[in-house]
Amino acid sequence: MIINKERSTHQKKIIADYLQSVDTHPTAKQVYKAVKKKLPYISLATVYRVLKNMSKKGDSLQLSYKGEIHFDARTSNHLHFICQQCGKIYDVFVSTPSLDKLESKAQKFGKINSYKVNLYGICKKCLKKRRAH
Amino acid sequence: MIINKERSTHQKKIIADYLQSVDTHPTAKQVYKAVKKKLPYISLATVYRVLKNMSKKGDSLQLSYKGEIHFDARTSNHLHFICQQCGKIYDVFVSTPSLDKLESKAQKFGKINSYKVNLYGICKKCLKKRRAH
DNA sequence: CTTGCTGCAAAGGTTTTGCATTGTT
DNA sequence: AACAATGCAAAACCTTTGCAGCAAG
Repeated sequence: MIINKERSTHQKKIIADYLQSVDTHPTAKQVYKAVKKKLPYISLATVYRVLKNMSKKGDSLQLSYKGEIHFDARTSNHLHFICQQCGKIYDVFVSTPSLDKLESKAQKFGKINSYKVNLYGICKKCLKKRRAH
Repeated sequence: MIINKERSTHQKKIIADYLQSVDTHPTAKQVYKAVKKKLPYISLATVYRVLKNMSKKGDSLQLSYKGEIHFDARTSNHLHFICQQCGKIYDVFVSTPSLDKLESKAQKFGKINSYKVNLYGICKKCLKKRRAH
Protein backbone atom coordinates (compact mmCIF):
# COMPACT_ATOMS: atom_id res chain seq x y z
CA MET A 1 0.00 0.00 0.00
CA ILE A 2 1.29 3.39 -1.04
CA ILE A 3 0.38 6.43 0.95
CA ASN A 4 0.87 9.83 -0.64
CA LYS A 5 1.49 12.51 1.92
CA GLU A 6 0.37 15.91 0.82
CA ARG A 7 2.70 18.79 1.37
CA SER A 8 1.66 22.29 2.26
CA THR A 9 3.17 24.84 -0.05
CA HIS A 10 3.15 28.55 -0.42
CA GLN A 11 1.25 28.27 -3.72
CA LYS A 12 -1.57 26.15 -2.33
CA LYS A 13 -2.02 28.41 0.63
CA ILE A 14 -2.27 31.59 -1.39
CA ILE A 15 -4.69 30.05 -3.88
CA ALA A 16 -6.92 28.75 -1.09
CA ASP A 17 -6.83 32.11 0.68
CA TYR A 18 -7.76 33.89 -2.49
CA LEU A 19 -10.71 31.58 -3.18
CA GLN A 20 -11.97 32.13 0.36
CA SER A 21 -11.69 35.88 0.06
CA VAL A 22 -13.78 36.43 -3.05
CA ASP A 23 -17.51 36.10 -3.37
CA THR A 24 -17.64 35.60 -7.13
CA HIS A 25 -16.28 32.43 -8.67
CA PRO A 26 -13.18 32.93 -10.75
CA THR A 27 -11.89 30.74 -13.54
CA ALA A 28 -8.43 29.22 -13.34
CA LYS A 29 -7.07 32.07 -15.41
CA GLN A 30 -8.59 34.67 -13.12
CA VAL A 31 -7.14 32.92 -10.08
CA TYR A 32 -3.79 32.86 -11.84
CA LYS A 33 -3.89 36.58 -12.50
CA ALA A 34 -4.86 37.43 -8.93
CA VAL A 35 -2.41 35.09 -7.26
CA LYS A 36 0.42 36.30 -9.44
CA LYS A 37 0.42 39.59 -7.57
CA LYS A 38 1.67 37.77 -4.50
CA LEU A 39 3.65 35.04 -6.24
CA PRO A 40 4.97 36.49 -9.50
CA TYR A 41 6.65 33.27 -10.59
CA ILE A 42 3.69 30.93 -10.16
CA SER A 43 2.69 29.03 -13.28
CA LEU A 44 -0.76 28.51 -14.73
CA ALA A 45 -0.19 24.76 -14.63
CA THR A 46 0.23 24.91 -10.88
CA VAL A 47 -3.00 26.84 -10.50
CA TYR A 48 -4.83 24.21 -12.50
CA ARG A 49 -3.29 21.40 -10.50
CA VAL A 50 -4.06 22.97 -7.14
CA LEU A 51 -7.64 23.78 -8.12
CA LYS A 52 -8.17 20.27 -9.41
CA ASN A 53 -6.86 18.77 -6.21
CA MET A 54 -9.08 21.01 -4.12
CA SER A 55 -12.08 19.82 -6.07
CA LYS A 56 -11.08 16.20 -5.61
CA LYS A 57 -10.72 16.64 -1.89
CA GLY A 58 -14.05 18.42 -1.72
CA ASP A 59 -12.58 21.72 -0.61
CA SER A 60 -13.95 23.41 -3.69
CA LEU A 61 -16.68 23.00 -6.24
CA GLN A 62 -16.34 23.27 -9.98
CA LEU A 63 -19.10 25.01 -11.83
CA SER A 64 -19.23 25.48 -15.55
CA TYR A 65 -20.50 28.36 -17.59
CA LYS A 66 -19.96 28.85 -21.30
CA GLY A 67 -17.30 26.21 -21.55
CA GLU A 68 -15.09 27.53 -18.78
CA ILE A 69 -14.74 26.05 -15.32
CA HIS A 70 -15.27 28.32 -12.32
CA PHE A 71 -14.22 27.48 -8.81
CA ASP A 72 -16.11 27.91 -5.59
CA ALA A 73 -14.46 27.28 -2.25
CA ARG A 74 -17.68 27.20 -0.27
CA THR A 75 -18.92 23.67 -0.09
CA SER A 76 -22.26 24.18 1.60
CA ASN A 77 -25.27 23.87 -0.66
CA HIS A 78 -26.21 27.27 -1.95
CA LEU A 79 -27.50 28.85 -5.13
CA HIS A 80 -25.72 30.80 -7.82
CA PHE A 81 -26.80 33.88 -9.62
CA ILE A 82 -25.01 34.05 -12.96
CA CYS A 83 -24.89 37.28 -14.88
CA GLN A 84 -25.36 36.54 -18.55
CA GLN A 85 -23.67 39.77 -19.52
CA CYS A 86 -20.45 39.94 -17.50
CA GLY A 87 -20.31 36.27 -16.58
CA LYS A 88 -19.82 36.87 -12.85
CA ILE A 89 -21.25 34.26 -10.52
CA TYR A 90 -22.70 35.35 -7.17
CA ASP A 91 -23.62 33.23 -4.18
CA VAL A 92 -27.21 33.24 -3.02
CA PHE A 93 -27.92 31.94 0.46
CA VAL A 94 -31.53 31.01 0.99
CA SER A 95 -33.05 28.05 2.71
CA THR A 96 -34.14 25.36 0.28
CA PRO A 97 -36.31 22.90 2.15
CA SER A 98 -38.44 22.33 -0.91
CA LEU A 99 -35.51 21.00 -2.89
CA ASP A 100 -35.41 17.90 -0.80
CA LYS A 101 -38.72 17.02 -2.37
CA LEU A 102 -37.22 17.33 -5.81
CA GLU A 103 -34.51 14.95 -4.83
CA SER A 104 -36.94 12.25 -3.90
CA LYS A 105 -38.87 12.74 -7.11
CA ALA A 106 -35.79 12.41 -9.26
CA GLN A 107 -34.48 9.31 -7.59
CA LYS A 108 -35.82 7.12 -10.36
CA PHE A 109 -32.88 8.29 -12.47
CA GLY A 110 -30.26 6.98 -10.10
CA LYS A 111 -28.38 7.84 -6.95
CA ILE A 112 -28.31 11.56 -6.25
CA ASN A 113 -25.25 13.04 -4.59
CA SER A 114 -25.92 16.72 -4.71
CA TYR A 115 -27.84 19.42 -6.47
CA LYS A 116 -27.18 22.86 -7.78
CA VAL A 117 -29.53 25.72 -8.51
CA ASN A 118 -28.49 28.43 -10.93
CA LEU A 119 -30.37 31.62 -11.57
CA TYR A 120 -29.59 33.41 -14.83
CA GLY A 121 -30.08 37.07 -15.46
CA ILE A 122 -28.43 40.46 -15.54
CA CYS A 123 -26.71 41.69 -12.41
CA LYS A 124 -27.26 45.13 -10.96
CA LYS A 125 -23.98 46.51 -12.23
CA CYS A 126 -24.74 45.52 -15.80
CA LEU A 127 -28.29 46.83 -15.52
CA LYS A 128 -26.86 50.19 -14.54
CA LYS A 129 -24.51 50.18 -17.51
CA ARG A 130 -27.39 49.44 -19.83
CA ARG A 131 -29.45 52.29 -18.51
CA ALA A 132 -26.52 54.66 -18.78
CA HIS A 133 -26.13 53.74 -22.42
CA MET B 1 -30.26 50.02 -41.23
CA ILE B 2 -29.04 46.57 -42.12
CA ILE B 3 -31.33 43.62 -41.82
CA ASN B 4 -29.83 40.16 -41.98
CA LYS B 5 -32.23 37.66 -43.41
CA GLU B 6 -31.68 34.18 -42.20
CA ARG B 7 -31.70 31.41 -44.75
CA SER B 8 -32.99 27.93 -44.18
CA THR B 9 -30.50 25.27 -45.05
CA HIS B 10 -30.35 21.53 -45.03
CA GLN B 11 -27.71 21.59 -42.31
CA LYS B 12 -29.71 23.73 -39.91
CA LYS B 13 -32.79 21.62 -40.34
CA ILE B 14 -31.08 18.34 -39.68
CA ILE B 15 -29.27 19.67 -36.62
CA ALA B 16 -32.50 21.06 -35.20
CA ASP B 17 -34.35 17.81 -35.90
CA TYR B 18 -31.65 15.83 -34.20
CA LEU B 19 -31.68 18.01 -31.09
CA GLN B 20 -35.43 17.63 -30.85
CA SER B 21 -35.26 13.86 -31.19
CA VAL B 22 -32.84 13.07 -28.36
CA ASP B 23 -33.53 13.24 -24.66
CA THR B 24 -29.95 13.53 -23.50
CA HIS B 25 -27.94 16.66 -24.23
CA PRO B 26 -25.14 16.16 -26.69
CA THR B 27 -21.99 18.22 -27.06
CA ALA B 28 -21.17 19.84 -30.39
CA LYS B 29 -18.92 16.92 -31.24
CA GLN B 30 -21.68 14.42 -30.53
CA VAL B 31 -24.11 16.37 -32.68
CA TYR B 32 -21.51 16.41 -35.41
CA LYS B 33 -21.08 12.66 -35.28
CA ALA B 34 -24.82 11.99 -35.36
CA VAL B 35 -25.63 14.49 -38.08
CA LYS B 36 -22.81 13.23 -40.25
CA LYS B 37 -24.79 10.05 -40.89
CA LYS B 38 -27.29 12.08 -42.85
CA LEU B 39 -24.95 14.75 -44.17
CA PRO B 40 -21.54 13.14 -44.60
CA TYR B 41 -19.86 16.33 -45.79
CA ILE B 42 -20.97 18.61 -42.98
CA SER B 43 -18.15 20.30 -41.09
CA LEU B 44 -17.68 20.63 -37.38
CA ALA B 45 -17.42 24.41 -37.79
CA THR B 46 -20.93 24.50 -39.22
CA VAL B 47 -22.27 22.52 -36.31
CA TYR B 48 -20.71 24.98 -33.90
CA ARG B 49 -22.07 27.95 -35.81
CA VAL B 50 -25.58 26.55 -36.05
CA LEU B 51 -25.69 25.59 -32.40
CA LYS B 52 -24.44 29.00 -31.37
CA ASN B 53 -27.08 30.71 -33.46
CA MET B 54 -29.81 28.54 -32.00
CA SER B 55 -28.73 29.54 -28.52
CA LYS B 56 -28.71 33.21 -29.46
CA LYS B 57 -32.21 32.98 -30.86
CA GLY B 58 -33.38 31.14 -27.77
CA ASP B 59 -34.18 27.93 -29.62
CA SER B 60 -31.71 26.05 -27.53
CA LEU B 61 -30.00 26.22 -24.18
CA GLN B 62 -26.35 25.77 -23.47
CA LEU B 63 -25.41 23.87 -20.38
CA SER B 64 -21.89 23.22 -19.28
CA TYR B 65 -20.39 20.24 -17.55
CA LYS B 66 -16.69 19.62 -17.03
CA GLY B 67 -15.67 22.33 -19.45
CA GLU B 68 -17.73 21.12 -22.37
CA ILE B 69 -20.87 22.73 -23.66
CA HIS B 70 -24.00 20.61 -24.04
CA PHE B 71 -27.07 21.64 -25.99
CA ASP B 72 -30.70 21.32 -25.09
CA ALA B 73 -33.40 22.21 -27.57
CA ARG B 74 -36.20 22.24 -25.03
CA THR B 75 -36.62 25.74 -23.76
CA SER B 76 -39.21 25.18 -21.07
CA ASN B 77 -37.93 25.30 -17.51
CA HIS B 78 -37.02 21.84 -16.39
CA LEU B 79 -34.38 20.13 -14.30
CA HIS B 80 -31.34 18.13 -15.28
CA PHE B 81 -29.96 15.00 -13.80
CA ILE B 82 -26.25 14.77 -14.61
CA CYS B 83 -24.44 11.49 -14.27
CA GLN B 84 -21.01 12.13 -12.79
CA GLN B 85 -19.68 8.91 -14.23
CA CYS B 86 -20.76 8.81 -17.88
CA GLY B 87 -21.53 12.52 -18.21
CA LYS B 88 -25.00 12.02 -19.71
CA ILE B 89 -27.58 14.68 -18.93
CA TYR B 90 -31.21 13.66 -18.49
CA ASP B 91 -34.28 15.84 -18.39
CA VAL B 92 -36.42 15.78 -15.26
CA PHE B 93 -39.92 17.14 -15.54
CA VAL B 94 -41.41 17.92 -12.17
CA SER B 95 -43.46 20.86 -11.04
CA THR B 96 -41.38 23.40 -9.19
CA PRO B 97 -43.73 25.85 -7.55
CA SER B 98 -41.26 26.43 -4.73
CA LEU B 99 -38.64 27.71 -7.10
CA ASP B 100 -40.69 30.74 -7.89
CA LYS B 101 -40.12 31.77 -4.30
CA LEU B 102 -36.40 31.49 -4.81
CA GLU B 103 -36.63 33.81 -7.74
CA SER B 104 -38.24 36.52 -5.72
CA LYS B 105 -35.68 36.16 -2.96
CA ALA B 106 -32.79 36.47 -5.36
CA GLN B 107 -34.08 39.52 -7.13
CA LYS B 108 -31.84 41.80 -5.13
CA PHE B 109 -28.98 40.62 -7.32
CA GLY B 110 -30.55 41.83 -10.53
CA LYS B 111 -33.07 40.89 -13.17
CA ILE B 112 -33.65 37.16 -13.35
CA ASN B 113 -34.40 35.61 -16.71
CA SER B 114 -34.45 31.92 -15.95
CA TYR B 115 -33.23 29.32 -13.55
CA LYS B 116 -31.73 25.91 -13.81
CA VAL B 117 -31.65 23.07 -11.35
CA ASN B 118 -29.05 20.38 -11.72
CA LEU B 119 -29.02 17.15 -9.79
CA TYR B 120 -25.70 15.32 -9.66
CA GLY B 121 -25.31 11.63 -9.10
CA ILE B 122 -24.83 8.27 -10.73
CA CYS B 123 -27.40 7.14 -13.28
CA LYS B 124 -29.03 3.72 -13.21
CA LYS B 125 -26.93 2.35 -16.04
CA CYS B 126 -23.70 3.24 -14.32
CA LEU B 127 -24.96 1.90 -11.00
CA LYS B 128 -25.58 -1.42 -12.70
CA LYS B 129 -22.08 -1.46 -14.18
CA ARG B 130 -20.61 -0.81 -10.76
CA ARG B 131 -22.52 -3.67 -9.20
CA ALA B 132 -21.52 -6.03 -11.99
CA HIS B 133 -17.89 -5.17 -11.39
C1' DC C 1 17.63 12.24 1.90
C1' DT C 2 13.19 11.24 -0.13
C1' DT C 3 9.67 12.30 -3.06
C1' DG C 4 5.73 15.51 -3.63
C1' DC C 5 5.30 19.91 -5.92
C1' DT C 6 6.57 23.41 -9.12
C1' DG C 7 7.76 25.79 -13.53
C1' DC C 8 8.42 25.41 -18.13
C1' DA C 9 7.31 24.00 -22.55
C1' DA C 10 4.96 20.99 -25.35
C1' DA C 11 0.84 18.43 -26.33
C1' DG C 12 -4.18 17.61 -26.34
C1' DG C 13 -8.85 19.06 -26.87
C1' DT C 14 -12.57 22.13 -27.85
C1' DT C 15 -14.23 26.21 -30.06
C1' DT C 16 -13.64 30.11 -33.20
C1' DT C 17 -12.30 32.45 -37.43
C1' DG C 18 -10.64 33.84 -42.30
C1' DC C 19 -11.51 32.97 -46.82
C1' DA C 20 -12.87 31.00 -51.14
C1' DT C 21 -16.92 28.65 -52.68
C1' DT C 22 -21.62 27.16 -52.58
C1' DG C 23 -26.51 27.59 -52.48
C1' DT C 24 -30.98 30.46 -50.90
C1' DT C 25 -33.59 33.94 -51.89
C1' DA D 1 -27.17 38.64 -58.97
C1' DA D 2 -26.66 39.41 -54.00
C1' DC D 3 -24.95 37.74 -49.88
C1' DA D 4 -25.87 34.33 -45.96
C1' DA D 5 -24.07 29.93 -44.97
C1' DT D 6 -20.79 26.28 -45.72
C1' DG D 7 -16.33 23.57 -45.75
C1' DC D 8 -11.70 23.61 -45.03
C1' DA D 9 -7.64 24.68 -42.62
C1' DA D 10 -5.44 27.49 -39.48
C1' DA D 11 -5.69 29.93 -35.31
C1' DA D 12 -7.07 30.76 -30.69
C1' DC D 13 -8.66 29.10 -26.72
C1' DC D 14 -8.47 26.31 -22.21
C1' DT D 15 -6.60 22.40 -19.84
C1' DT D 16 -3.43 18.58 -19.16
C1' DT D 17 1.06 16.30 -19.07
C1' DG D 18 6.22 15.01 -19.14
C1' DC D 19 10.24 16.12 -17.09
C1' DA D 20 14.10 18.30 -14.72
C1' DG D 21 14.92 20.93 -10.72
C1' DC D 22 13.28 22.61 -6.24
C1' DA D 23 11.81 22.34 -1.54
C1' DA D 24 8.88 20.36 2.38
C1' DG D 25 8.96 16.60 5.53
